[in-house]
Amino acid sequence: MPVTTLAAMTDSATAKGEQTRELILSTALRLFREQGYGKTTMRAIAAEAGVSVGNAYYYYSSKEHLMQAYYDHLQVQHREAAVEILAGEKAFTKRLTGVLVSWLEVSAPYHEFAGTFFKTAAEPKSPLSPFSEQSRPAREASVEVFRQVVEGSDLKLPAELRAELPELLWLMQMGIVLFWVHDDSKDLKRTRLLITSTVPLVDRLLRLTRIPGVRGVVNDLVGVIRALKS
Amino acid sequence: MPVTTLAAMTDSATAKGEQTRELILSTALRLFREQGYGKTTMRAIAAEAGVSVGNAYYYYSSKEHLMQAYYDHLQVQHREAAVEILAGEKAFTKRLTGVLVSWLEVSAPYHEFAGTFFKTAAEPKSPLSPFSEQSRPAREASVEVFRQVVEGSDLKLPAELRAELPELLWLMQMGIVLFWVHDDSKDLKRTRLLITSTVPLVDRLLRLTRIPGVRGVVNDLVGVIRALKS
DNA sequence: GCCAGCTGTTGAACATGTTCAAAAGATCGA
DNA sequence: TCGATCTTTTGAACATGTTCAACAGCTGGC
Repeated sequence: MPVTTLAAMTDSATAKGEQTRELILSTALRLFREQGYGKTTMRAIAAEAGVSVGNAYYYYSSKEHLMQAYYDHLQVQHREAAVEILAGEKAFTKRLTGVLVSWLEVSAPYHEFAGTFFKTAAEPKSPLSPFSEQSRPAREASVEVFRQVVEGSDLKLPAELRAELPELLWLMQMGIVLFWVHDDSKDLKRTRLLITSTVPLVDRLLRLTRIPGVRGVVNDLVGVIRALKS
Repeated sequence: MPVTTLAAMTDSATAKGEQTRELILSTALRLFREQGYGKTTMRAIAAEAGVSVGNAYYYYSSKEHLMQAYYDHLQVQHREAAVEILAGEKAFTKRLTGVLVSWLEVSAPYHEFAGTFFKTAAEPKSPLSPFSEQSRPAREASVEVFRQVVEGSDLKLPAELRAELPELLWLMQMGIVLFWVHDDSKDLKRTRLLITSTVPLVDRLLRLTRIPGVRGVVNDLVGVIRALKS
């Protein structure tokens, strides 16, 4: 069985089968976009890509793994978009908003069928779950983006909170994604509203940590999070 | 096709087919518990219940609908447990903790396969999604429990926040459920820890709304929530 | 009693994700 | 070149959720 790597997905094909692998992936993504995840059959993907069904399974051990590949792909695109935004902005709210909105832009073409992917989020056994061990690399790469959002910003925070913040922001994004999946408003207006109105609130909330009473609560919250990460 | 009601599930069987309906449901739940959702086939359920496959589909239009029935069932049990707890307790933290923990107790026998149900949470099209129009009755019944948690308590809050709080607590429970689904610690220690350490924080956070700066943020948050409920 | 129509039941057929034993190709040392 | 071994490919077979046309049973009106 061929090795699956993030690199193999971004690099151009070199090894023999990599061409086939990419052909299958791109065909699958196109069909997913055109007719949705549910309507696209493995037989259709194979036929359209000009390979046998078994061959598709040789490279992707399940239909959901094709989703996983899409997710990784999206992740990479988002990172690239984020880098650009972060390069030109210092204010925390603008950095965070920019990063969140750019995720929306990158993912827009897949909005229709994305729900099918995120439905695995709650399935503990699935390696595709964003919380699973196996998606750790992708998750950490994603958290890293938020770490940069925080680090390059003008935000002043107690060190402990600052350390946990990237993961909390990642969690916030998971929440936004869940909202997005359900959002069928024109041009994703509702999700955009969620972002643009929530981010300033988060900012204000974070700055409130100067108030002793608030700070106590937040410190305890950080403690709880640490304890639960076990 | 027979009508599906919550009442029909708690009442004893009266109409002709209701016996069959309940037989199928109880058989399914038993098999789900014994061997998990995935391993249990519709054929097995039908065979075990002594009916044909088609007959099972006559009462439950899909395997997932059997899940839905389980969920409703669980909901009812939880409400009953909650009523008892709320009768004997005035303190907000104890009321909330009690209600959340009792959900854990009620759901414990189904922990193994519950993930399969909540995986539909992110699927917008599915009528089983907790956010869908079709699960509105169950959702509202569930929110109602949290409304009682708030109303019967010693908690003093600005009216607007108090009005939104039950739904926020419901959302909190959804988060806990998501955590629970992934929790494979002994006796659900981690989820219990999550509840017992988060509830006091929520309490303290709510009481902080007396501080003007905090109050402003919270008011705006309530505004955002209202706007997004549209 | 008996027909009409509704309710309940059946199992074979279908759709589709997945597996697998076999074959075909590629690679490389002798 | 030849054979061994590894990689890639194939398509038929399988498992299982779901559908459906047919049938059976019951009920109420005449």
